[in-house]
Amino acid sequence: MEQMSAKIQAVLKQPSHFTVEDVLQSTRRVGRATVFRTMRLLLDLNIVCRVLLDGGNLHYRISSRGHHHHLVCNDCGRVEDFTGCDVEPLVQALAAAMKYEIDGHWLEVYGRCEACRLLRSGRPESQTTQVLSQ
Amino acid sequence: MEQMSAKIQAVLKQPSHFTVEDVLQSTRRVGRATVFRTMRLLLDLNIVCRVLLDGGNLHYRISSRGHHHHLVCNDCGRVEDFTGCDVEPLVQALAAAMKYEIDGHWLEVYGRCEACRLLRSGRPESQTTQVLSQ
DNA sequence: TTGACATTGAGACTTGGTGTCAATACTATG
DNA sequence: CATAGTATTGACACCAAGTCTCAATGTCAA
Repeated sequence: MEQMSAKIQAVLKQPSHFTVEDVLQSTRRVGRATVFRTMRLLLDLNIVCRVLLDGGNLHYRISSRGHHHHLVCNDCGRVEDFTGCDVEPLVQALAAAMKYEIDGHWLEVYGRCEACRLLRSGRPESQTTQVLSQ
Repeated sequence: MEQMSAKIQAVLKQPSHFTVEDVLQSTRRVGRATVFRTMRLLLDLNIVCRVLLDGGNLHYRISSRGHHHHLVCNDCGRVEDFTGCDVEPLVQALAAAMKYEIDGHWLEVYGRCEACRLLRSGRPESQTTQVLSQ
C-alpha cells in the first residue's frame, strides 16, 4: 500500500483532466490493471472524480473533494468545478412531486469559456456543438 | 431508408430503457452495426435519448422529445422524464459568474421510487447506493 | 436491363474496463 | 537472518460498447 504512493504521485501530476491511457503514457512501466485499480481507489477516496465530456467520453480529474459539478469548455476542453450549486431545492421539489427519495444527482454544464469566445472570431468553425443531453 | 422502418418499429417496441444488446436479442437477423447506426439516427432525430444510470452504464430510452432530464430509481431501474426543469436560471447565473457561453447541460437525478420505498422494509438490502457524481 | 446509389450484415478493430494468476515485494515473527 | 504469510503488481485474456470497412444485396430511375 505504501508502494502505491509513487503511482499516485504520478497520477496527481496529470493536468486538468485525463484518461487512464494518458496516465499509462506518462508513467511507463506501470500496468494497465494497476492504473485502473488505482483510479478506482482514488475515486472511492474522492481524490479524483469523473467528468462526462460533451460527446460522451468519461475522463478523470483531480477532485476538489466533496460534492461538485463541472463546467466544461467544448472548445479547449478546460473543466471548472463549481460547488455552490443550487440544484438541491430543485431536486427536493422534484422528489416531493414524484414521491422519490433522492440519493444524488449528476450535473454537467457545457459551453465555451471566455478565452475561447474571444478567440472565436478568427476561428475556422467550432467542430461539435451538439450536446449530449438532447 | 424505407427498409429501416421495420427495425425502428422493433426498437420502439422496447420497454422503458434498453441497451443495443437488448435490441439485438429481440430482433434476430439484424446486424450489430445496423442497430448502432439506427440508434445514432434516432438520437439525432430526438426519438431516443440516452440515460446515464447510476453506476455509469449508458442506456437508451424512447425520448419525450425536446429537452428533458431523468429521474432514475436505483432499485427497480424505472426512469421518469421531467421537463419542467428549472436549471436554466441556475445555469445562467453560472454562465455570468464564470463568463461562459452555455450550450447545454446534462442532469440526471438518482433515488428510489415510491413503490420501491414501500417495499424496502422487508428487503435484504439495497445493493449499490453509491452515486456516480461523488 | 442495367447502372447508380443506399442500406445491410459480418467481422475486424478500438476503447475503456474487469478478472485471473503467477511473480514479486513487504511484513511479521521465530 | 530465514521464512512463511499476505499484499501488490504486471501480463494477459477477456468483456462490453461502439466504430469502420467492405463486399453483397436492395432500390430506383432511365
